[in-house]
Amino acid sequence: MVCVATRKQRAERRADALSKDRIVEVAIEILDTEGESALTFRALTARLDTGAGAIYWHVANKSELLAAATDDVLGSAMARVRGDGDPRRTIRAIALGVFDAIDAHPWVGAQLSREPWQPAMLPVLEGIGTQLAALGASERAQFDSASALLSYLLGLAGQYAAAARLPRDTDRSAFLAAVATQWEQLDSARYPFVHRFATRLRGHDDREQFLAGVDLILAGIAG
Amino acid sequence: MVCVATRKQRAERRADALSKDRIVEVAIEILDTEGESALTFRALTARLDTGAGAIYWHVANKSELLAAATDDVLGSAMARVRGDGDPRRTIRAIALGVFDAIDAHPWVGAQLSREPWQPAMLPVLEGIGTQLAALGASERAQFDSASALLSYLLGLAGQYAAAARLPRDTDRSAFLAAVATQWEQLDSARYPFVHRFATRLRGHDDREQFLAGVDLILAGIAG
DNA sequence: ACCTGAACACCGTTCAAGT
DNA sequence: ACCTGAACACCGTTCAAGT
Repeated sequence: MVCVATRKQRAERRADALSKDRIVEVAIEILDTEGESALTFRALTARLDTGAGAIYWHVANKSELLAAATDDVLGSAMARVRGDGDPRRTIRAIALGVFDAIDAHPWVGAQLSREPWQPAMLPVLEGIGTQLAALGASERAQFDSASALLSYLLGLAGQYAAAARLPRDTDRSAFLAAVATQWEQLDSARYPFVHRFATRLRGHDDREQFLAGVDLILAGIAG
Repeated sequence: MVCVATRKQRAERRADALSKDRIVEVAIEILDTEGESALTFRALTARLDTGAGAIYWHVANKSELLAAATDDVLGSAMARVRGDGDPRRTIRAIALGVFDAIDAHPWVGAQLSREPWQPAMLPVLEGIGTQLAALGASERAQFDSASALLSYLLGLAGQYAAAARLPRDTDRSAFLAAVATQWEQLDSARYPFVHRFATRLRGHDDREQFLAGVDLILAGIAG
């Protein structure tokens, strides 16, 4: 404890200026280390050593803060994606970029599935669409395929976010194993497929599984 | 006002018994008429003329309540689906059943995207899987395709839920039009595809668009 | 066994007041 | 212009106490 004097009057103004970037940065830190539910304005003010009003001066509300954080993470993930001239491979690379970002930051998945039409998705959509056009797909097919791929990505996003909302010691594969166990106890006469699905769920590789879905959609595209 | 006498002592026990079914029923009413955000325990207690504890006697928590409500709506939607012997057509019918349920009750979309692995999804998964098997797809292809279709459905669910969370006077098509307008104002050199996408977004038919995505995935299935 | 309703432990957000 | 921090208007959930 450095400041000794009894502080009866209000604290003086902070020296290092606050900024939206700084706030977003700390928000990402909290989200990554302690999870979605730990990001509260109280946690932020404590970490930033300030008051709630100071944060609201830089950021309109929590939704904007989460959107900015998501834009940050997803934006830099998209910036890392390199096309290699092959449209299908590039689409896979974009999809994997989103996948890996969500895998590393499950709260991004929550935010995307809560607010799908946010700025962070623009580079993703643009990237996918450009490749679909390069593939020679018709305007209509470009629209349909881009929509389908987007929905697929968002669906996956939600699943990751859901797994991340569980108690912190259970990771995703442990969670899936628990789901599998539960499903295996269902009446197998009524749910034969779910039974088989559960068994496969146990051993599956998330990333591989995800790519298989992307390929399935890509395979359906004429052209 | 019927009861005139000054009520100083606590109200006597209610005559008509409470039950989980009754609670779920009222919850669905609130969700349908006033939206997701209107479902609070305070609203429920007011509508059921009881205390919070009474609800907790029948239902573990809000998450269970929402799961039960979702199970109800989706369950009866699935019960209405009739197969006609053609696997692909039946899968489309199942998917449309989910779509229509979400369209009519957007909060179902929110719940599904928040908790994808809930009981309500079992009949959906089982139905899809059964048809994929009938289609002669390999075990692996059944697993991949069912997963992809599920993720696609969940992605769509999230999008509907997001649109429903907006101020109540804006319906989904008005919302999409607003998104389109916003995207059309983007730098068209940087986002050429998003521009074209926005234009199509305006005139598109949700249901048709949804089916196009299902067909795209189905088309990719070998067999 | 079932219900009552006050109380608890949180939230996001606002705002008068300070520098 | 930027920040402080108490206060407001909510939540879901708990629990001692009633019938």
